[in-house]
Amino acid sequence: MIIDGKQKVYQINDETFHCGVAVCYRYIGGKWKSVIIWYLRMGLLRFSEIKVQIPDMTDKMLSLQLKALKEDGIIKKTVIGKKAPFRVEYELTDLGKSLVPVIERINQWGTDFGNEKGELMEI
Amino acid sequence: MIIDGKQKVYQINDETFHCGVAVCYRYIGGKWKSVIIWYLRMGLLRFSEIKVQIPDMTDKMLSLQLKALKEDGIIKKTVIGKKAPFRVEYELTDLGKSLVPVIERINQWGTDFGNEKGELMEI
DNA sequence: CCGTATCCTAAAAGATACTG
DNA sequence: CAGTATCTTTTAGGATACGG
Repeated sequence: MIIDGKQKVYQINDETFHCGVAVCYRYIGGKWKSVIIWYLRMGLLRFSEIKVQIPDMTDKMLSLQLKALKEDGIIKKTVIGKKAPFRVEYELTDLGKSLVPVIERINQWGTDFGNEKGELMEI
Repeated sequence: MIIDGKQKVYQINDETFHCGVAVCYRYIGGKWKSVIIWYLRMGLLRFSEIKVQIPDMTDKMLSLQLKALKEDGIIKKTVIGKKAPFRVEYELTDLGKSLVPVIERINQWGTDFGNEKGELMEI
């Protein structure tokens, strides 16, 4: 970003970003992260419950993305039980909740566009 | 997306999306698109002017992304002059302008986060 | 049930050189 | 000035199998 003719950047944990958009992309970019946060906005969900909501994501991708979101402090993971089968619950942290209005706006644009240029179909 | 126990999707130009978030990601996903739209929000910019704003993007990436944004109807391109050197101007279409509030929200989160967890530095 | 491990492909992105 | 061409690297994502 250029302010008064000077190039400025955000420095966060050894990473450099040229504008706020790039910062946000770092945390919710990629095909799945924002969708996962979107489904967690109403509250706690189990691994399998997220899977039901996003059927075209593989177990591996869900697992990877959940791990990344946890490392970034966006979600909190709770494992219930001592032996398999486990019950594993995910929920948004305060940081994660701060992203909900952002993703709500993203979803709004997408549904508006989908309703105007496409159609909603049952499968 | 699941509505009344039924799986529903958006169908837009032979592409299928499971929720509005995925639709929006299709149009502004990736590392550069939303940043480019962000810098075009104030009005028309030349190719070289965008480059100045986003110095860590190569010519090739800028060229590719501008082409994709044009094909999606998000920006409009105008070439001025008959011979090189050309003056090429880019500006948002109405569809592109509809994305500005979305990306403003994204930028807002990023700058808030950057100011809280990182710092703004001159380079 | 909730993952991880392995292997693989495809897509995104980068480096460099070149051109109308 | 505003790109394209070519080549390479990196990252994202997918398929399948397996394990506590």
